Amino acid sequence: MSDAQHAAGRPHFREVPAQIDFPGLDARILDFWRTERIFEKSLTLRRDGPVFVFYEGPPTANGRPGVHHALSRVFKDIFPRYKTMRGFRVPRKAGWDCHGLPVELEVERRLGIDGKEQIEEYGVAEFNRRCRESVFTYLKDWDRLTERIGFWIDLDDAYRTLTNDYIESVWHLLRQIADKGLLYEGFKVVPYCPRCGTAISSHEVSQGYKDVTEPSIYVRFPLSAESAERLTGVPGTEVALAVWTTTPWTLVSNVAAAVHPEIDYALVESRGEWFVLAADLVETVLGGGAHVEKTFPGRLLLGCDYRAPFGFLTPEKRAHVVIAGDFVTTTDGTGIVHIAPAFGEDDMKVGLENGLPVLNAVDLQGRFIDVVTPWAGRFVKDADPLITEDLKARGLLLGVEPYEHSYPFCWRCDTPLLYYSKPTWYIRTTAVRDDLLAANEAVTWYPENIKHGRFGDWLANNIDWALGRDRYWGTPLPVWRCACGEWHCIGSVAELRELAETPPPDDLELHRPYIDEVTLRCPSCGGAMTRVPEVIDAWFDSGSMPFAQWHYPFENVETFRERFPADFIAEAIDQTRGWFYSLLAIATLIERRSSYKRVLCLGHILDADGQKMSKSRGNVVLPDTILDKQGADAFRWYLFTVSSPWYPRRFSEAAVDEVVRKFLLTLWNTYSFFTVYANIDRFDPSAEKVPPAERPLLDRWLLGELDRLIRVVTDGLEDYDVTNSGRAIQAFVDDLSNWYVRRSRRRFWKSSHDRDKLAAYQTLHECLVTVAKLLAPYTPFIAEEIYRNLVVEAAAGPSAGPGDMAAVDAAVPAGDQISTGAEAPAGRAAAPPESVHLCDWPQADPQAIDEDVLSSMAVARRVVELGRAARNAAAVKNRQPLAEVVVHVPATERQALLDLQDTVLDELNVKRLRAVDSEEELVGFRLKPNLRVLGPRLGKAVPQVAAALQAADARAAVSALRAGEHLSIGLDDGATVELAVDDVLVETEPLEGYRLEQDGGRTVALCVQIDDGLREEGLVRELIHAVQLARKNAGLRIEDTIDLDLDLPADLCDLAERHDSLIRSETLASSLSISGGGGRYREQVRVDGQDVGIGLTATGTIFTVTYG
RNA sequence: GGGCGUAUAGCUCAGUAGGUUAGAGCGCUUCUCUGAUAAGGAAGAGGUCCCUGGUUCGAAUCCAGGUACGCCCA
Repeated sequence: MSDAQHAAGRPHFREVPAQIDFPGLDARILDFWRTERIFEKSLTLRRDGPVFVFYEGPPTANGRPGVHHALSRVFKDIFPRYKTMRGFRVPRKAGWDCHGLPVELEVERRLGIDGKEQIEEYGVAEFNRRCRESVFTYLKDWDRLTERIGFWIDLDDAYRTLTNDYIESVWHLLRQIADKGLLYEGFKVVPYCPRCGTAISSHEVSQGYKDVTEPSIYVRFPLSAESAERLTGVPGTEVALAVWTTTPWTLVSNVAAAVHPEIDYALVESRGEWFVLAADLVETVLGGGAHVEKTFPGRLLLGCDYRAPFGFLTPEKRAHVVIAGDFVTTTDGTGIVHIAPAFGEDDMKVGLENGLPVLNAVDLQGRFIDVVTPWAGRFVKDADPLITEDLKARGLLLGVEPYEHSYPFCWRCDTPLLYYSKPTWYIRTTAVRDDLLAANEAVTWYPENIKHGRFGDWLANNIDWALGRDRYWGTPLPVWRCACGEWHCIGSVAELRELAETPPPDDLELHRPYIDEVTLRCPSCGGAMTRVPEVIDAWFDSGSMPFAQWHYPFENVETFRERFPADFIAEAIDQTRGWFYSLLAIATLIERRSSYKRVLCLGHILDADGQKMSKSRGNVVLPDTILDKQGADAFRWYLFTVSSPWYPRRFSEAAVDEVVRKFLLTLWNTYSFFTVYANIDRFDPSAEKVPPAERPLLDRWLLGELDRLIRVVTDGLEDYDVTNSGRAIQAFVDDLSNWYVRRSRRRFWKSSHDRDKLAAYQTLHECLVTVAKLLAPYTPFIAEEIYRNLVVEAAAGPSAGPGDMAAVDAAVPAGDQISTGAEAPAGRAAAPPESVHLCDWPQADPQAIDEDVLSSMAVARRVVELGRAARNAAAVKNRQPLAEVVVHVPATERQALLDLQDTVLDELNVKRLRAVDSEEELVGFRLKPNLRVLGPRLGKAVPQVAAALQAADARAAVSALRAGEHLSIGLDDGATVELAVDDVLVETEPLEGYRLEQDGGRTVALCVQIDDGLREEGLVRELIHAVQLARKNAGLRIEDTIDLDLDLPADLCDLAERHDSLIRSETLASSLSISGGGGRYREQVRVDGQDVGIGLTATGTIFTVTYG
């Protein structure tokens, strides 16, 4: 280093500080990507490559993006980036989900209106106009997050589910479904929000369940005299069915009572009254005093009739009878279930089966109709207490009991939902259930268990898709109906124009209310057809995106064909029955196969306490908090590596901090180290390569590890595993920094410029560049920084005259990798790709992996670890050299140990390594049974054997066993057990005079005796260390030279003189005096308990040529 | 209420044909190293492997039942 002649030339690298501001780095890289249009170039570069299809599941931009959105966006990003580097063309079209109830509710909130009546009053046209605006309220936030997190997707060409083109494609899909006879209007009981005035889809209902405690009531249904007599055999006895319900308001619409035909029921007398109820529930309902007269199976009750609890509605058919219902249980209630077909799915089913009438006393706003005079116009839930009072007054109330259950509320407006019989449009997905299951078979799920678990079960139990929504802001259901009963599903705008009675305007807006004004001529009766009022479930919109994003089939037929199905999609787990289902269902209905081949299901993000993040809890972490502080790479790396993507993650800033310190800073510092030293030495990356085979073992080890890493990461990403592959990169970087660089420091620092030093620079450079490429999909920012500085800028910079290391400057092939991308056959003439994201993915070269070297290093590192433990246990400072370390390793590792003994000696600061054949030279023994072997063989006799082994003469037994002899052990039952060497585990104890550590068949004994010579060496090192600290404190640069003046106690003076040259070369001191008092910078320290004065004056640097 | 998933150190997570002393990182304590590092090294404290029962010579691991949390469905 002090050789000034070697300092010629210019540095090749931009020197990077050890301190790094990651958000600042992000900004610079984003700017570079933007101005150089790197994303676009990554697409054009691969224009001839095979296509890898990614679908963006469209978010709604009417809310701010949160951490969970950042999560899915980085997982959506990493695989397309990886595939691009593998040579694929990966078009990435963004998308926005624009319709749906949440949008309407937000607008209602802003307008301060509430409910459908007020919307109509306000005007549907204006209301929908506001919805259209509202959808993109936070578009800028979304765009910003998307860019900031490094998610490369084409936002300028995003599909939007609200455009006429998109709607027309959706119509076309519905028309095909209708043509197959799978679109129908059905009458089913659906969860219904009386405030929003719409049926709620099952996806939506599930978001609103809450545990509530409500009064449940027990009611008397008095049997008719004939029925009572049939049961009791005694005329004139009054008997009542005991009926239980949690929804008293439905009693007004009661038509029947259901019993389970096989369950036992009891005729009971309690306090002078007679009841019928399930035998098992008598005591629960009536208490201990009840007298059971007799029991009988429920089927004997069938056909009994009773007096209706209310008479406001008159059934047009026979009603108020006991019917059979398989769904009846005795879990709670009375075992007799009140049936109101208008308000329950089971109720409707048994009602139809038994030919019962449907009574409905409730209007669409959830209020009692006029004939229910006492409570007309009142919201049914609010009427419950009044109804209870009324029943009580009429002697029909048996009891009231609070009941805790989960009840659905409207997920946005929080109104309790009613189950309500309503006509709605359905897609008969049950007709294609087998196709759905078959399509799912072809999908690869991550994690796998979703496929036949949650998702597969859902498909197997598929129910028809309730498509209609009685709302305003959505894709209008393209069904027109005539008074004559004829209906028709329109499949295109052209068809609409063709069938319209009066031609609609050219710029017809396909949303309500404009579309509603279009009337068609009925093909069957010639009358006017008007559109049904419903809009469709927004899930149908988003599930249509494979088709509708291209306005298929009206345009882009080829593009659609090329980009269907998707190779990969990723969303959070809650989409299993949302987007994952709607995509699959629509594609199956239309194409009979899935629209995605692979799907990654992400887990949710929870707060630091494992609680769901929600506004109401106030525990939401905004992505900006992390991005502004720790940067995008830290955020991404955390999400990728903390745990499997499908597990829920507890998220906190502190957790991200750990990632920064542990990984990013380690990488950064290694990179920074490289630039500093490579520039000092004017390392030229284009210099002729030292062939790997000729590099030192340490280099070959690292290159082998690098190749192994390439293999692991590639295999991992091919299997959509970012977690383990990411962790492998982290482990490599840790090795790179804390073993390779640390072990190589001397090589970088030494003054001579030989092939060893060149090899070290080349090895480190190659590894950093390759790691940058491997990291590019994970942490695209830091990867870009490292790559650009070490490759692009280094190549572009003035590659000054013959650098000392550039012995040969002819073009040298950089490698034999076949390039599918921008990397021209290397050589000085061909410029490298300007961005790491335009590079080809590194190829593993299995030839480069020398397993022997890798395992040798593993042995050496293990021995070093044991030696360090021994040294620490002995409390001998590392700076104090020791004479000897004695090592025993298995014979197979012996050569490895000897090959790397210099490394071991240097790490442990020991003079001599002695390898011994047998650990017996170092230890005493203890014996234990090898349970893995003896357990199956001896069973219960194992404890006896263990005891016998403990009592045996261990040393003798070990030599006998190792000589191949057997050990005989007598058992209590007189049998004898023969033990061979593999049947016994041998533990060891330390020997005197040495500090001993051992593990897994390896033993390291460190001699801790220190003679005068060793002591003196230790003192010199202490002294040098003190001077180095002083240099640092004085603010000198590594390459600065000094005059050194020491003020030493007498015994250290001799020492300093004897080791003058060592001290000077280590501290870059041109001169060393022991006068004391000299030096521009002065410091007092203590060495070995004595006062030492250090004075130093900077004299220059090891360079003679300065550069700017 | 049903289905799926999760439960291991204070925290974040590993842990497979069931095996002896259950690991790593972070945090904590002590010591140590260092002219790249916000680092590194060693030791220590810290565990009811959610609970109960079962299978087994032996269970974090397999089985059954429960509990808690999350998601999905009701």
